[in-house]
Amino acid sequence: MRFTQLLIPTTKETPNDATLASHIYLIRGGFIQSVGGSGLYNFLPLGKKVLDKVQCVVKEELDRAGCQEVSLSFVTPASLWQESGRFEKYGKELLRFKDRKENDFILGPTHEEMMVNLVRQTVKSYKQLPLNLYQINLKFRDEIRPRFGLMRGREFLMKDGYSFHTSEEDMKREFDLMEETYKKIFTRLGLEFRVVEADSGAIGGSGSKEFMVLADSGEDTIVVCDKCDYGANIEAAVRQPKECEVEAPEATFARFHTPGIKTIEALSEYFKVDPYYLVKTVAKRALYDEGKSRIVLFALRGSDELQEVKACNAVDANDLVDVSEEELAEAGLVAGFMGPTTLPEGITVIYDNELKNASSMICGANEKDYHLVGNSFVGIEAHFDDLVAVQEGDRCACCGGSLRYTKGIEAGHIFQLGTRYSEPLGCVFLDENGKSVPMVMGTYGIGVSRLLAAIIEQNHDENGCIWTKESAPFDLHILVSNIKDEEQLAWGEKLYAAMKAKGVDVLLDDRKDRFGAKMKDYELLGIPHAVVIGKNLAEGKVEFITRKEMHKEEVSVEEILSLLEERF
RNA sequence: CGGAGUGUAGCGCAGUCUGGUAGCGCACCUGGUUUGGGACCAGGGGGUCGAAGGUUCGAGUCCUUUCACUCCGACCA
Repeated sequence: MRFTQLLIPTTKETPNDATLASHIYLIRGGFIQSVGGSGLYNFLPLGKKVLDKVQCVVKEELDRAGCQEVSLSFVTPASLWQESGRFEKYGKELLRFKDRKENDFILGPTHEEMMVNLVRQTVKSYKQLPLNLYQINLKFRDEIRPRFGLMRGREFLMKDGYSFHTSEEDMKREFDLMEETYKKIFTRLGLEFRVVEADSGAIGGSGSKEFMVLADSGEDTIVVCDKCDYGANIEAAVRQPKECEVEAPEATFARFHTPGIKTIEALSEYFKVDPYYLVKTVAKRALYDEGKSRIVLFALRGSDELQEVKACNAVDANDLVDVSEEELAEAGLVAGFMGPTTLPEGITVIYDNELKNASSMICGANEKDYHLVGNSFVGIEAHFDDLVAVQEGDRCACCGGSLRYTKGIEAGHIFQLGTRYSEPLGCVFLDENGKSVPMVMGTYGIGVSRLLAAIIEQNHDENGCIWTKESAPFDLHILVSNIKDEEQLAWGEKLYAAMKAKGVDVLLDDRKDRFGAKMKDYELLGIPHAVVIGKNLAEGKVEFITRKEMHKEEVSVEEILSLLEERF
């Protein structure tokens, strides 16, 4: 393509709401255009080309792994979501609306229901299984706070795949195959990534893994081990039980006056004990279907932090929200002096697993200005669960190595679903014995538009994008320095025609602008290689540039064609 | 949902306190000069000043209402 014929509205100025490199360069390079600044974006020709390239890699690898592509309706009747129970449960991110006949509809944020519906209508026998169907289609999630450009938009392009099996084992086989397939996809796209254990979230189901593109700007915190290849999202990370070098304080059970001592820090100071021997009691309101809710207390060691997603799972709630002091008072609780023993009527408490063998613990007395010392939880009958957020320096549960945090962008997520959807939605098949059995499912997602942002987050410099080989909008960028110099132009045209004839996707910058402007745009657009035809043509030389290192190589005009032929 | 802020040309902003002809930079169009690191000169086009209502002879500016967007937070009792 010729630059003069392409719509590439590059700008010098940075949009004022953009802070992330990917956001800035995708806008400045004219890849995408913000729509009303509300997490919606138009893809301009260059952005669309990149999107297609990424999509193509995804499609090729999936097809190679035996998946079949379909395309599901974006607008979904609410009745399907009511059947699965998610119409209520999904929360405000689900955009609900009515058509002219007052029927309820939603814009699909994910398509389990729709795909299950498709399969239950067409698959009846074990002979038709297994099946892995996918689509690359729009999704809409009405995010609380869309930001960071394509990283967290409300409308986005996603590849979502669903597999259907006759047994758990077969589903696990497919799950492993998808893990391998995803690794191939991310590797081909030139990304540095890590596969980590994850929480299953609103999708439900058991085992799940996330594909994290490593980047400091990532929104997810992932826990990795220094020694082994353990990696997990902070929401799902586990560790060896923590130990404390300091001896437990000797104490028999007693009630202590602790006026105004409200925080773990103050308490630790007051009793001169390590926070390890204090009980942190966190109150949350757990929200359930049909507007039901209840106050729940979570008890953990004072040296630990509550991991909210784990806590939410422990009480099987849709969400956890904070509780105001007034609400606490109504429930008979006092902020700053709460504890898991001596509870008022109707309050449930969940203990962290690491309190199972704890004794000599200090906790709130549920009475203003009083704490209890010498508490023991050994052998008590109670609801124990994993509630703690793994911290840096904790011990790896697999090998004992030291755990540390790193940041990642969630680019892919695969789930073992089981019969979470097939059962309520009646997605069944007849087995060899003619018995009706629910299909076992897996589901697999890749954030395709987010991948564009992830690629740039990992591959950019202070001047712009650096696309990887398989994601680049063009293979080669030919820059004619001075279009009015007939010889330069003639060589540019000649190279352009020759490369096009070879099937290389090449961009010819034939604009009337000066050299500097064109060079800046080249760096901004970030096509992997460029040929500059300029001043040195008088000595029979042109320049071959590699974008990544901005490495410039002088080549004689006679040799440039053969050099390019080698490269492409 | 809580806090803060912003809505004026495609983008970035000034003008609002103290009411009186709608401005600047970038981008765009025309002509000319320039061509190795985002050029220069001259001319030009483009605005229901977020929306609705009110005060006034007169509102971008003052008052009321409303909508949208951005940023920070939504976590340890």
